[in-house]
Amino acid sequence: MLRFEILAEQGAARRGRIHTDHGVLETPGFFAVATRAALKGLDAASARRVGIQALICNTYHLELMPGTEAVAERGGLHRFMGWDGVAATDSGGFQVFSLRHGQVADEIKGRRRLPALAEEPLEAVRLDEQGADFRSYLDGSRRRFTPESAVEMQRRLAADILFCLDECTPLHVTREYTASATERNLRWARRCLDRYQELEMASTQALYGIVHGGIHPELRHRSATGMAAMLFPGFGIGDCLGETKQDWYGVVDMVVPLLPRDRPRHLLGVGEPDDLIEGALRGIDTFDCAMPTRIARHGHALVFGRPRFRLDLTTAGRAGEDGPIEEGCPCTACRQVGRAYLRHLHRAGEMLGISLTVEHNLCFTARLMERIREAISAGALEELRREAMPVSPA
RNA sequence: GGUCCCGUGGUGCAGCCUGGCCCAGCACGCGGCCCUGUCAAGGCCGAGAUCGCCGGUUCAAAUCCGGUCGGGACCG
Repeated sequence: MLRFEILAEQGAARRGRIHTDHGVLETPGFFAVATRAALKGLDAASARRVGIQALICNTYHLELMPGTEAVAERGGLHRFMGWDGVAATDSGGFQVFSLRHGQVADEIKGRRRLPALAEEPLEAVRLDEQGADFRSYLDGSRRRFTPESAVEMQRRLAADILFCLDECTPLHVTREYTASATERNLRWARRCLDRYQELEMASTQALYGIVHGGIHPELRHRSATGMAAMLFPGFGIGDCLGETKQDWYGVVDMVVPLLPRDRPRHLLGVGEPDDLIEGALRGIDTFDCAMPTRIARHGHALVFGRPRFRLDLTTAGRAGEDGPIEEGCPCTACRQVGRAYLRHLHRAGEMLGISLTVEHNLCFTARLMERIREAISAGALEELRREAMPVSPA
């Protein structure tokens, strides 16, 4: 059973706690991404040790492998993967629409435009009112997700928090397309909620509705009020958030006031350090983001004082500089080894380099969340924002 | 003394027999950029070689011929 309490507020920002059957997530809080029931490159206990309180896994990926039934037979995600903290499952909506051909994820993020998408944005996924047909990226087999089946799958996974199946619209589609998707997502949310209630899942799991509407204020308004009218224990803000940070600031600024104050708000897929602060300032309670773990695998450590908060470990230390990634960081790497060693590990392709860097980036993110929470209690979130301002490339 | 292999960017190789599609390809390395509900321990871009050297044949040679230098194998 999810219970949300607010401990302190500063403007739109609030500090609180999400209580679940598997412990507490302090908010503003961060879900580390464990798509296939694994933090890539790091064991869950190590993540916990550096302050990670919650993981988010992916229904789409787990349904394809090993199957949500298989996870259920092992007692659900927590027991299956040996995680005793808070766990969430994303519905897989994002994957259904991003894993077809090419890099539609880029398109949803506005990173590039696929001309072929302009008229028929999602042709490789057969989408109808009932649900979505797609091909497994693993074996090409045909699969079908419906709002109801997505809830059932997530019931089997048995995470503390689950999300409604939704369609994510790319940035460069017509307003009309996004409008009709927004309406359909509202209908799908209703169906998810109905199934969730029929199955009497509320005592153990919390279903979040996801606000859509792309970058269109009227559609966001429509979606937010529509979602808020349904009895979801929490809400996500998803869909295409635009091309720039200013775009999503605007979306969040207008959506948050429309959502019930007493329920948690989760901003899907956002998580650069400055984003976490900006989101918290705007009343976001939880975040999830693959970036910290992903860039770690590619040799980048999160730090303050570097452009985009990234230190390229494959080059850092080349000029003889050594020392920990970040002075005072309690992660294993910062306590035990220097940049020169990490540089060597990444260049040599040693997986230890990945593990240590993933741990550091999660530690960095968890510590930043802690600073955000303390700042809210102290009414000093604006100061933290100034302090942690991004550095422009020299 | 004789026979035979090899010599191509930083490294390892491909191309050579059947000359032109090679101002030379691949891998790794190197440099830069990228990664925000993870098909991502990944992706994109770039720098870098007058093909050991000299000469010849030819419209045209990394590719054929002669010589030469260097490395290696084997036979005596």
